[in-house]
Amino acid sequence: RVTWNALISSYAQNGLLHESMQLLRNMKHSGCDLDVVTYSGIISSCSQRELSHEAMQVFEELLSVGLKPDVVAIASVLPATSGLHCSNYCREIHAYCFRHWLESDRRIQNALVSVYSKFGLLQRAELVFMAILDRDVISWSSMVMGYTQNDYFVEALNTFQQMIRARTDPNPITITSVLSACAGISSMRQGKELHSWAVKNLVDNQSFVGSALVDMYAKCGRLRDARKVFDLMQDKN
RNA sequence: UUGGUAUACGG
Repeated sequence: RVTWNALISSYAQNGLLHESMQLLRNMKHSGCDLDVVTYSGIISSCSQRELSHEAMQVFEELLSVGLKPDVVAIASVLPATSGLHCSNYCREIHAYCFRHWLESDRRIQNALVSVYSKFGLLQRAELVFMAILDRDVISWSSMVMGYTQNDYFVEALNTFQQMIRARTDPNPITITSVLSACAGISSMRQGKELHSWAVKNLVDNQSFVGSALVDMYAKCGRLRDARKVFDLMQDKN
């Protein structure tokens, strides 16, 4: 079974989804019992490729054969609920987590913060976020991103400050969200600080950081600075 | 040698 699972996952991870589905059928025919790991691997691959529909289908199949979804299956299917705009399904899963004592797993909490934010259910995102005991960079980034996505730019910047005070190091993804917030309220001062951070941490020429910087300067009305960043960008896409 | 959460800008 482990061999089957390894094979199926690696096919799925390399984008050979149909092949991995075929393997799944072969596995069933060979009389091998599928376990939750088999399903979780496929769900996670579908989700990462934004194949929400497929992710959801495999999740439903997992349930229909009477297996208990684990942390990985749940954390992976949550993004698919947002891709399919099924906020009710998301809340059902959240309720399931409470019934099965999974609601305090940080990986699930992080996914919930992000997914509730995408649904615009910011209060729910905040509740989940506040309940996280040991917030990691992803917890903080998800909350900052949630505020930014919903145009709560000041809250995004405040949360970022809290993150720094909590001595959690931001990563380039955090920075792009905060830059979006700066762009949203045309806050050059904080934007420039973030630019310095990016230069110091050698991520200023990563294309998605560069794009966020260009956007920030442009929305602050600093077209010349935007142009300067643009010209220095290494791999423009 | 099996699965793990957040991903910028524009359209």
